[in-house]
Amino acid sequence: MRVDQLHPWPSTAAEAEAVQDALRGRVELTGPEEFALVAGLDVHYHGDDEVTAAVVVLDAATLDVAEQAVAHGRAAFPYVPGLFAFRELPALVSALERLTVTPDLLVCDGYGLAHPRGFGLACHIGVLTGLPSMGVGKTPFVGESEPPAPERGSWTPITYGGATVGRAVRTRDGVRPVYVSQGHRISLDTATRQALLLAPRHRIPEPIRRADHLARHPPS
DNA sequence: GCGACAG
DNA sequence: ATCTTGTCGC
Repeated sequence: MRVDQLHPWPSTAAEAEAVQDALRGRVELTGPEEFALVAGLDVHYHGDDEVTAAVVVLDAATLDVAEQAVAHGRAAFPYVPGLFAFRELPALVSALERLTVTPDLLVCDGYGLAHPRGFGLACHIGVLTGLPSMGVGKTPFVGESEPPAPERGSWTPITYGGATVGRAVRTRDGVRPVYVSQGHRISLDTATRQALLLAPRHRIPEPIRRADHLARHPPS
């Protein structure tokens, strides 16, 4: 698939925050409810600043792999909480550009709306591609949430500044929840439903698990 | 002031 | 993210 021009790349934290503030208004919080091709994205770090980005596209109906791609590069920004997306975005976009199919949903490792400025990685990549996107985080980062009931499928809201920005979702009985938030062109109900549909067996949704594996063990 | 802080 | 063994459970 093709991804349009990123934007002037920030060299300081202030510039990066300005990019987030400029793009935040483009996020749409409603969209399709079902997706035929779902892509998981993840990045693996080696050495100092070397990264391998992986994208794995699954057939949503069977969870079989439809296509996958990797791209090697360098972390494009220092790690600063809240500016995490700037580290991984260029490598992820390179990997997406190597796909011959266009996914219907991007599932990111990290947050979307649940972010100090309401514009985490999932929102950012959704706006750049124009595709529906959502974030699945493994640890609570922003906002407050009560633990959901222990049964798979239960969830509680994540609130930040009085607003609901995501949900803590239990994808496995008795296992700590994942933290789901909207990226772009998706409702919170749909994102929650997708997180559960895509994680029938493990805590982490299958597209992200596959992408994590591919980034750690790229071919040749 | 210090630690914590998506990955 | 990464540095790191064994162990319990499905």
